[in-house]
Amino acid sequence: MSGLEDAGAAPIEYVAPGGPDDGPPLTQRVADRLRDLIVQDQLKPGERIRERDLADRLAVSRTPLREALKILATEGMVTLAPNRGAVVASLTRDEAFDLLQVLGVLEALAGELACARATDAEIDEIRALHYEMMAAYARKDRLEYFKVNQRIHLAIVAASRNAGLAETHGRINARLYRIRYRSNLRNRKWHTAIEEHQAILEALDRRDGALLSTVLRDHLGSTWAKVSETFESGEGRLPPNGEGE
Amino acid sequence: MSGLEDAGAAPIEYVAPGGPDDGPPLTQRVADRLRDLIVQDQLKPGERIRERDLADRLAVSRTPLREALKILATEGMVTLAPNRGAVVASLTRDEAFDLLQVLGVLEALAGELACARATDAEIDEIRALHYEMMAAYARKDRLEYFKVNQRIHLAIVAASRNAGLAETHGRINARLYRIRYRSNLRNRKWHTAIEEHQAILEALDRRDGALLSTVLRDHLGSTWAKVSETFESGEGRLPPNGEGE
DNA sequence: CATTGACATTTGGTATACAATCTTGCTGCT
DNA sequence: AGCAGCAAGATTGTATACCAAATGTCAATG
Repeated sequence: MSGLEDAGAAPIEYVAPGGPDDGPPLTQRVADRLRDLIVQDQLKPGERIRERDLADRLAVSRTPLREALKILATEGMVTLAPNRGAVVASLTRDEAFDLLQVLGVLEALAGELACARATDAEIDEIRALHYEMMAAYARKDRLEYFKVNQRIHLAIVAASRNAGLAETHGRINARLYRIRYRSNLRNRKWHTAIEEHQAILEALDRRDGALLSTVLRDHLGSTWAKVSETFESGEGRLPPNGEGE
Repeated sequence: MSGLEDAGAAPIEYVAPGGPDDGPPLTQRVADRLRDLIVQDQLKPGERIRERDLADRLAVSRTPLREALKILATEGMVTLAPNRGAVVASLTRDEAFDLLQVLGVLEALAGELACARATDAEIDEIRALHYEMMAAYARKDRLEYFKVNQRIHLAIVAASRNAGLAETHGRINARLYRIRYRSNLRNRKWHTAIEEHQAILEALDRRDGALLSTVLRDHLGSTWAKVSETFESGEGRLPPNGEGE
């Protein structure tokens, strides 16, 4: 869930400079790496992926790369066109809206459960994150704000203690990550998000599940308003060619 | 989304007896076939999958099979243990409960959207399915009942016109399919499900989104009651060995 | 009876081959 | 000049062979 801030830092580089064997299987590491590259916008929506190229750049053979691509395709991060390989997935305005709605009910459920099952320590930590976020807001540090914001929502989902929910939420969140990031950089209604987050913290504090549930869902609703602007302004629509911008 | 009724019909047989090239890529067909085998309980939870064996039985090489397994693992249908290959996923009682909760909110959203966006024709079709289901109930034909029941829920999700929602719902539904099927065969509170379905149809008929939403979510709640029984009776717990029963 | 260690299996990954298909660019025609 | 059609080259899909590392087995051993 790393940010986009270091986009362009390294060209692409290989997956694991390390030794011959370690940690998780190579396929998994390749998939993780690619997911990052996509989320960080180093692989741009619409961009075609040539297997041998990428395999070389990642310093792995075609086999694990192809397996990784199947995984990403299942996650919706890339699209597979038979005999024409993989393309980085791009979201239309409608698809983004649909996914945000789904994310909304998932977070609503997470909030409800979190109120019932979170430990006090977890709530304290979320409160801490909340203040960190306020600090970033005060400094107008949009990047930091965005990252802490993500961590808060993730923490709520984690506190729901529902692994299946967390997994599903994570999937959809990843698909939306990029456009939310971009929208975050330019949206003008920043303060409304702050107010909503205040409400989120309060509801959680009171362990008012029903309230937190609706607050979270509405929150994602206004997220849509912001993301939507981004689409209005012509971003995210993929040029016939495919190069992001 | 085929049923379990023909379990045991064919041993496993190959994927596509057909010609040299057709339709979708082999990997995809293999994944579909395996998903069916798992959902139909021909590959039982806990059962270990040996690549070469399965590849031979499906008459494909290891390559597409391995790719298919990555896909199924991403979908949660199998579990990948590094260096020990794939195992058909089995759900604990808690995992099933968690997933049912997620499915609940997804269907709730689907219901809400469906009330707003379904065409009259779609609602008519759902009503028709409802009566088909009643017919199966009258005949005490549990298999037919189950299948039509699934079709109804699927139709509601489809009527929501939210592709991302449909996809997510389908994934989770597939993971729960097997245990729901089993629970359906033996549950004793059949009539409550019927009453709930009556309510579902009414809410949809009135296009009362809020109502349909809560009815659907509660419906999945009582589904849990039934599925839960199955777990009580010792089913679904995987013996240390792994062979289902 | 627990440990150890050699041996067989199996998976993870690479390399290679080849057919089918897609792309691209050229040729020749109008 | 513009375009149809075709041929060469590139890319994907699938099959194989092979090897190293990890796991499982099982008998000999202390």
